[in-house]
This record gives sequence, C-alpha cells and structure tokens, in this order.
Amino acid sequence: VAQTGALIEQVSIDEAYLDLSEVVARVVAPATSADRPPTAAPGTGAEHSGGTPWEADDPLFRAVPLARELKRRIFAERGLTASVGVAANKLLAKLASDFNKPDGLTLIPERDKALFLRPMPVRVIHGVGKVTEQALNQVGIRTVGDLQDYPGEMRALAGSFGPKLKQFAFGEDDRPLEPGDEVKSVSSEETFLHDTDERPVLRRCLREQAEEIAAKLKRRRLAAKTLQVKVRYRDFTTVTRQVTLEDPVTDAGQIYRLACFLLARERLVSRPLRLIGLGVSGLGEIAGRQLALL
DNA sequence: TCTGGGGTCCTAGGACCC
DNA sequence: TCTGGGGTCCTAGGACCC
Repeated sequence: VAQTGALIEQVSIDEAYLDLSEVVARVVAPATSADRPPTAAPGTGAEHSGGTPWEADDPLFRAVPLARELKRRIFAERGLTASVGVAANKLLAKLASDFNKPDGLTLIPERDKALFLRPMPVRVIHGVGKVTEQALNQVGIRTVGDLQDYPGEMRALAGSFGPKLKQFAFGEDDRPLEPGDEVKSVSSEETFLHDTDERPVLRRCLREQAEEIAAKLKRRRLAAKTLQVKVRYRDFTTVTRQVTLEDPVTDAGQIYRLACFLLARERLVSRPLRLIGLGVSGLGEIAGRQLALL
C-alpha cells in the first residue's frame, strides 16, 4: 500500500491511517457489488435510500479491494490478522476498524453514518474517556444518538472539545492526516516492586533513564529545552517538577544531574517512592551553530 | 483491577513584556 | 500607583490514547 503513494499517518506501533483518495481515483473499475463488505449499520438495511446519493460512497467501495490486499499482505508477511475500517474520515475509519475486531473489514458509507452512530455508547468516540463519559451521563447523554439530539451547549459539558464532539456525533470529522513523525517529548519511568527511598536505588534508576532518553535524543539529533522529573508515592499521588534550560541538553550526564538537582531542590524524596520518572520536552534540532540572521 | 509505560493535548495561574 | 490590555512563556496537573 505504501507503494501506491497513499498518505500515511502512523498512530502507534500497530495502527495507522491511510488516505487512499488519490489512489482510489486512479482505480479504473468500481468494485462490483460482490466485492462489497457488509456495511456496519446495524439494523439499517435499505430502508433509508434517500439523502446522500449512492455515488458519494463509490470511492469508499473502490478502496475495499485495497483493504483486502493489505490484510492479505500483513498475514502473508507477519502471520498476523488485522482489522481495517474504510470510511470518509479518521473518526469513522477508526470506529469501523474497531467494529469487527480480530480480523475485520468494515465500511461505513457516508449516507449511513449518522444512523450507524446513534445506538453506540458515547464512549466509542475518540476523545471521550471516563471523565467526559461521566459528565455526559450526568445530563442523560448515554448514546451518540443522545448526543446528536442534545439541544444544550456542548462547551459546558466538554470544554473546548464540545463543538468537535457534536460534529463527531454526526460522523463529521475534518481532521487532516498528519504524516509527520516529529517527536515532542521523550520520557522514561519505572514503578518499583516495593516503594523505596534508598538513594543508591533511585540514582541507579535515574541514571538508566537518563541514558535511555539521551540515546533517543541522539538518534534523532535533538536537544531538549525542558526537563521534568516525576514521582509517585504510596497513596498514588503523583507529582511532577520541571525546569526550562537556557541551553538545551543532550547528554545523559547533564540530564541525570539536572534530575537529581530538581528532586533535591523540591525535596521530593521525603517519603518512599512507588515510581520515579524522567522526561524531556521542548525538543529542537541540535544546534550545530547559530546561523546569522540574514 | 490497589492501579504499567510512552506519548499528545488542554487548562489555569503566574511572571513578564510592551 | 487600588490598577488596562494584549501577548508570550513557564509550570503543574489531568484527560485521553495506544
């Protein structure tokens, strides 16, 4: 699929969005109806043929053979099944891929999307976690359909995510694919088997974490402006402290020393720790030399 | 579920600047 | 200086995702 020239956004180690719109435009023959996968809308058959004309979904159907081929290749080369969702945007594609999990191929047609979403719990929407779910439940919103019908101000329920959430509820999503692979932060943390405040143990741990982080920075030729330490206590309270540096750091020694300095200054190891961690952000290309402004 | 690890993005307050 | 407005950067915490 990569060879087709599709735009790819890698989300994680085993998940990615592919924009096949260019590719599909070049595909000659539309898929035959025999090639179509089952569409996902549960209990919604042909009864709503009005609205969006069927032609709008044509590009989606054309992508299906590509999705099949992708699954076949993954299995042939890795022995792994994969789930693929075909839809007109990221939100729906993700939902579709989740729909038939172990080895699925699901298409959500444009003309069915709002209806397809209605019976689903709000939690299926990307960006709605435990807290937002609670907030929505509080006002009686349980399904995406409830969300669609809710007349109130979404901002009050979900903050700045509110307006977007409303759009999502109708299956509308205009987020572009982001093919870049820039890293914004690098971190390392460890939870101990037994809580500890023994300095040698903590130091060894920090040392390793600093080295891990430095190695990653080095690989990407990055330097970090901000360094953060994190500790967690027995009661699970978690505290972070950070410093922003004048001169970005790159090497393990610097990172380690700064971490020790922060921990000491803030007296964070006054009780045994369950977790200790280290992270850097404010990443930028390593300064080879400062170029003259011209 | 006595709660891992590596990330991204948002929020809110404060310092500081013009 | 009993007190504006707009902006940036920094800090700490938290929601969410895989």
